Amino acid sequence: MNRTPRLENRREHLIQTAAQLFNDLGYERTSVRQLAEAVGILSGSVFHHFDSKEDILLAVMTTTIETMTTRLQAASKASNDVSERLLALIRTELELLHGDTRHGVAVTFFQWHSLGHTNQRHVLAMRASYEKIWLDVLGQAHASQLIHTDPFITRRLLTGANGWTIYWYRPDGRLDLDALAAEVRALLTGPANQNR
Amino acid sequence: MNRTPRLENRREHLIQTAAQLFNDLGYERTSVRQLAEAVGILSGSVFHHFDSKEDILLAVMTTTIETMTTRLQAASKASNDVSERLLALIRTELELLHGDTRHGVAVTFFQWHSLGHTNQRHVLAMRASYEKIWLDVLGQAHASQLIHTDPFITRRLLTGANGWTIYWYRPDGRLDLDALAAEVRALLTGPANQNR
DNA sequence: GTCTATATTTGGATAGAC
DNA sequence: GTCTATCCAAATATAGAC
Repeated sequence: MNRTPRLENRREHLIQTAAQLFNDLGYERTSVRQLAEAVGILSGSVFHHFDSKEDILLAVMTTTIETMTTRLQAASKASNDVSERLLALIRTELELLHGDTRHGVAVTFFQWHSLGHTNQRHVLAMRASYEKIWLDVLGQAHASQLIHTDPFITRRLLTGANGWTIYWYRPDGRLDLDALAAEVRALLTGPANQNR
Repeated sequence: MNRTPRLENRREHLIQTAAQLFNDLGYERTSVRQLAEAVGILSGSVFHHFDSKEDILLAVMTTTIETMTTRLQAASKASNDVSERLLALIRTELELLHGDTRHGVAVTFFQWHSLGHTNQRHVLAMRASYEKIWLDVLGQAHASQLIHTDPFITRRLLTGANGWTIYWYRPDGRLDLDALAAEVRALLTGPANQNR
C-alpha cells in the first residue's frame, strides 16, 4: 500500500507540473512558489530536488526530448512505404504537440531562449537525434520524388508549421488529428498524392 | 540644425530600442532600466512616455502591425497574376521577418503571450486586417487551383513556417530571400509550378 | 524530504525638484 | 522632459531545525 499517492517520485511530479505551468504562463512568469504550491510543498523544498529554477526547465526539456525521440523512432519503423512513413512522422509530431506530452513539447519548442547558453547547447545536442530521424525520412521522400523541395529546408519549414499549431489547432474541434496530418502531408507532397 | 539627433521623437526611439531588446532578451528578461540606459535616460523618465512596461510592448506591436499591413497591402497589388501575387506576399512576409522590421515583427509573432488578455485581444483585432489580405489571396489561389489545400489551414501552417525562419534562416547565408520565398511557394503550389 | 525564517537582489513604478 | 530618491512587491535561493 502506498501512503503517498503520486508522491513516489516527487521530482517527476515537479517536472510534469512545471511543464504545464511553464507552458500556460511562460517560464519567467512562473514562480517557484507557484510550482511548489501546485504540488503541495513550500518553495524552499523545491531546491532539495533541483539546484535552480533553470535546472527545472532543463529537466522538463530533456525528459521531453527523450519521449519525443522514442516515439518518433517508433513511428519511423511503422511502415516500409515512404509516403506512409512520412505521414506517420507528421502524425506523431502532431500527437506530441497535442497529446499528453503537449506541455513539455510546447515548452521545448518555444521556450528554449529562457535557458542559458550552455544549457541551450545541451538541449540542441539532444534534439539532434530527433531531427536526424526526420531528415532521414525526408531524404528518402525526396529520393523517391515524393517531395520536391530540399529536405533540409522542408524540415525547417515543417517544424514551424507543426509547432505553430499549438496556437490555433484544437484536437476536439472539427478537424481531427488524422485530417490535420493529412493536410500537412498534402502540403509537402502536392496534389498528386492527395487522391489515393 | 538639430541639437539632439535621433531625439526628435524619444517615444519612437524607445519603441524601436524596446523592440530590439525584447527580441534579443525576451520581454520579461528586459528591464525598464536596461531600456532607459540604451536610449541614454534614466529609468524613471521612461514612465513619462509610457504608463507601464506592458504599454511599451503594446506600442511595439501596434506600430509593427501597421507597418506589416501597409507593406502586405502594397504587395498584394503588385501583380494581377495569382501565382506572382502569392509569391509577393510570401516574399514580403519574409522581408518583414528578416529586414529592418525584424525585431518588432519577431516580438509580434512570438511574444504576444506576455500581454494581458485585454491587450491581447486588441492586438489580435489589429492583426485581422493583415490576415485578411492573406486569406483573400490564398482564396484566389485555391479557386484557380494553384493550391489544393484549404486556404484557412494553409495560412496557419504558413504562418508557422514563415515565422519559424527567424530561428534558422540568415539572409546573408547561401540562400537569399528570393530563393527562400520560391521554396516556400513551391511547398504551397507543388512541383507543377516549380519549373517555369 | 519538508518546513521555518530569512538573506539578498531586482524590478516596476511614483513624487517632486529642476 | 529628465533626474533624484525611494517605495514596495516579488522572486530566487539558503541555512538549519524537525
